[in-house]
Parts: sequence; C-alpha cells; structure tokens
Amino acid sequence: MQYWILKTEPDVFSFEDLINKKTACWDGVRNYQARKNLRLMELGDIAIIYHSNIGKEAVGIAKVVKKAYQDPTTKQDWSAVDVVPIEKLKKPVSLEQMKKDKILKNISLVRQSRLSVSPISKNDFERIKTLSKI
DNA sequence: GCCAACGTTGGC
DNA sequence: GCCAACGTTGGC
Repeated sequence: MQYWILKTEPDVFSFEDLINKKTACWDGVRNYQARKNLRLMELGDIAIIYHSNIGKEAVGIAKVVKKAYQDPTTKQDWSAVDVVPIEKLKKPVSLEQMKKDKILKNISLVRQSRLSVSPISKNDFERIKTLSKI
C-alpha cells in the first residue's frame, strides 16, 4: 500500500473534472521517473491530487483502480493508470503551507517540483489530510 | 513574463 | 560518454 502525489494543471484536467468523469485515465506522462513511479502503482494505492500553476494546492484524494498499461495517447512506450476520486479536501493545502510545514517541507513535491508522479510516505499523506481539515 | 531547475538532444 | 544548447515545467 503506497501513497502518491499526482500533479495536474487544472486548466487541462482538474480534480473537479475527475469527479465529473468518475474514472479517469491518467495519461500524458512523458518523464521517465514519473513513468517508473506509475508502473509501481498497485490497485488500491492512494494519490493526492495536486493542482500546479493555478491554485498550487493539493485539492483531493484519488484511488488507483487500474494498474499501469500502455498510454492510449501514444504509440511510444509510456504508461497510464486509471484513478477514481475518493474525496475532495475540505480545505485545499497550498504549496506554501507545505513548504512551511516541518513534516512536509521535504516531500518531493516541494523539493523536485517538476516530477509529476511521486511517492509520499503514509506520514506525509496523513499530514496533508490533517492540514486539510484545520 | 521571467527565470531557475531539470530533462533531453545532438555534436564531437 | 561528455557537455553545451535547447526545451519544458512550474513558481513567482
């Protein structure tokens, strides 16, 4: 059981879009490190959805419902997974909050902002959940 | 819109 | 295989 952060630009695909679609194919990843992470995802793994550029905040939680398969948007060797929304965070957790937070300031989202799929610890996940309820 | 950080590409 | 040039991402 692993936790992840999935980053998306909300004007391209937002958490609201995910809620509306119910199931989304998480495709378009074109980064080897991110691909590696995608392929490590297991059924039932949990992902924080983070909005980059616009908002710059964690907005919701999703679950992996289909393991990595061929990205349908390309013939090249890239992977996609399917996710469903679990819950919308009551209060989004901003990047600024995470940077200031003792626990979260070292997560890869903060340290390596370009990586679109990255693992986080259960502890980090719980911390984000806690912050979203304050 | 700018720039820093990072990844990728291509010439040697 | 190295490294400079270039492209992309994302925060500010």
